[in-house]
Amino acid sequence: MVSTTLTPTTAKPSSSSSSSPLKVISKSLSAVPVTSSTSKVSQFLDNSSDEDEEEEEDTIARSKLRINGDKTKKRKYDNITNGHNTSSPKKSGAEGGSSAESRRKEAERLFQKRKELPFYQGRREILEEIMNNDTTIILGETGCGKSTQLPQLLRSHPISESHYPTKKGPKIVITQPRRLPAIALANRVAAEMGCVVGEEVGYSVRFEEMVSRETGVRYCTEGVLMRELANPNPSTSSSKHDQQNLNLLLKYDIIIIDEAHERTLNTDFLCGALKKVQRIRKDLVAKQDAKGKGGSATGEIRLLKLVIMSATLDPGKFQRFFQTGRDALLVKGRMYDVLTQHTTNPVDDFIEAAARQAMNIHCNPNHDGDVLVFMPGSDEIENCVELLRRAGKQLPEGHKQIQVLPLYAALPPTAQAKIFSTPPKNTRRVIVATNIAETSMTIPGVSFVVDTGYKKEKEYIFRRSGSIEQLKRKEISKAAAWQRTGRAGRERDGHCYRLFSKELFEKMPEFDAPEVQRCNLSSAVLQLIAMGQNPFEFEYIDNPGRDNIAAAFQELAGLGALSGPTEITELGREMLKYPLDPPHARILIASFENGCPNEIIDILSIINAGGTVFVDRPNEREEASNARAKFVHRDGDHMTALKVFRDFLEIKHSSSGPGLKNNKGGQGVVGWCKDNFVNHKTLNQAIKIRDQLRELSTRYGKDWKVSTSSTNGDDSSPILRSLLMGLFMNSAVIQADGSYKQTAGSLTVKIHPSSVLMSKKVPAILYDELTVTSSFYARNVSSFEQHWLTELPIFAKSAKRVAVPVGKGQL
DNA sequence: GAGCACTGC
Repeated sequence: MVSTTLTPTTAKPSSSSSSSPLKVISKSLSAVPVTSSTSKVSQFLDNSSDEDEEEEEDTIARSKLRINGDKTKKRKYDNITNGHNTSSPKKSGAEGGSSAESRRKEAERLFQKRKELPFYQGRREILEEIMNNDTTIILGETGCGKSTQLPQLLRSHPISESHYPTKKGPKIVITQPRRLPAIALANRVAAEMGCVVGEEVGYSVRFEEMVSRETGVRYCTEGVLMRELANPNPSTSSSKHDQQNLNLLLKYDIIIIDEAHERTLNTDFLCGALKKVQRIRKDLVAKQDAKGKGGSATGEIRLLKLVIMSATLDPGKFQRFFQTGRDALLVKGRMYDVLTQHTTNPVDDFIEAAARQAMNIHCNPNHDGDVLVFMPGSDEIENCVELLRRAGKQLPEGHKQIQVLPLYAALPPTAQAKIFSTPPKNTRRVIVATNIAETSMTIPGVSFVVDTGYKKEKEYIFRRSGSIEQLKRKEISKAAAWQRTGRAGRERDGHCYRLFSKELFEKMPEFDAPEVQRCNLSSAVLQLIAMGQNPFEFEYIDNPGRDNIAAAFQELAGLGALSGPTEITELGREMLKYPLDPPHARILIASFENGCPNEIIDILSIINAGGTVFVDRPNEREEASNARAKFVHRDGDHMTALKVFRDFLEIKHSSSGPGLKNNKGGQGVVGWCKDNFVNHKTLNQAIKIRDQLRELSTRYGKDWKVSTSSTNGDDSSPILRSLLMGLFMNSAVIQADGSYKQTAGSLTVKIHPSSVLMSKKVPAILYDELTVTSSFYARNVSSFEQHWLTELPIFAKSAKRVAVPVGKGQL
């Protein structure tokens, strides 16, 4: 085998050459004296005795990916962003030394580590900056401890206490893009503070909440806070602003947006909405103070402080948006050096090149540590794994062996869990992963990264006749390349091999386009309108573009959620009550009227579970199709999925006795799923969603138990009619030649071969999504009766179409 | 008769 030629590079993250002003705080680790243990929990919370370790200014100088690593000492830190290493929240308080005394001792032990964190060392300057300003932008490098330390310091450091004199201290919310880190961080911080999760420190994520009246620090997902803004809990919504209809979140004093650089849909909408909330609260406090003749902020409404925490990228964007007029604070992290190399020439077969590079690393006797290979998708991963396993078998006896592991989201949990098990002796692991390993999962033991430079991304083509989706292989951005590179330097010095040339790297975009510019905005736009905000005039960090907003408007208007550019209908408000996309929420509401919420909730739960109902196993296609045959419903994929789900639930119930939780019962379901090629993971997730939808229905006075089977026997038409109420844009009717033509557009669409309706001729179809590959394929398809279309409000009174508003200026 | 990145309420 000819090895790929790689040349070392001195390239560095773009931020180091950025012209944005940065204030660097926290000095090098090696210079920090580690003081002896304190004996009381209360002393953990710091006092002014830190004059002798005053922070000093520093500059960034990175010749490689060098982020203030201490090269001489090997330090391993608890992985707090990985849910796999964290015990379940229920357990953490209930077992394993739950006494106050043991918690105190644990907190004491953890304090020794906390003190070494760069963020902790820079605490005085950070806190003063936050206290003196409305909004603070903090750039925290990986491993600096920002997410764990800031909330604690804000709660109890004297600098903060002097600004929040009430004995309870400021109430803090800190958002995370993902669930697991939110939960893991709450657990970690509770342990550091010596308390039980749900008391002083808690979390709220979908399906799980651990908070109480005492909770002063609440970790939550961005989506939870977004929902709170748009759809405040009626019992606590006294804080709603009269004119704006905006929940002012008065119970919180400080809101921290963490991982803001990820620029999820919710990051952007939260930043915009919170900026506005902050301004309104400031005005109200001013009025309040005027009335109270200059009395201090002891009134009902208090100021809101915002802290935006991000990786060290492009601070200028946030600075401009929040108009802070000040430097962003840069807190150095704790990363090891990663030597980065590019290929001299473009690679023609990146799968083979990656496998070869991994074997080269493996065969170098000086190379220690596991290898992480980034691939665009599961197909490429399986091919690469195959190549590597074959190569592994040819290693001479006595040579260090390799263990090759694929990693992507669609993999069953047991296969994913292998990443966290220790490999056999004298074996190097080679993990071949999608960008799930870029942010969502941290793999221990990695010191080599092989980066193909590709990812897959869903692209939407917005059309008045419904959107079309396309999953495309794309080049990554420079920021993503650095993120991947960093994965080699979490535990020791590492090495990153990029399978693309330096020239190509230079041509890559600096950052990924933020989600607002490439995702369907209908859900977020509806939430904005519910908050009384005009989406065309909303302050965006990056503008989503007129067309994207207009497409969302059109979808919402079609669903009957809007009566004007900033006016939400009763129906629209109803739709916001459920954690569903607008079309799905519309389907649920229709089901209450059509007498089939029981079935529709199950169907929507499956659709939203984020996986396929059936699984494929290589070389078992015939068995799979035979197994599936017994679930097939003539009306299509939705009814078929419902049948699978109902059978699954029955097996699950019968194999675990009432009130008994034995493992044998669980295996019964697992065995059934395996025999029937059914996706266990998807259906278990569907159960959670179903339970939440049922609970919400009940809360809003709807009877979810109503079912068509109880009234109409086997008639599925109420169910299909309900589906059509949300998916009428996604419908097509059969033509003379047997092809299907869109009702809202002019495309000819085919039924995807994975559908049970493939090769069946039905008069009309509706579908969940339209994807374009070799043709336009409708996926997840059901049949319906064509004349139902004429009964739809949108077609019945088409003369009275809701006009899509014309934005003023701005866009 | 095709081919599926990743999150979240």
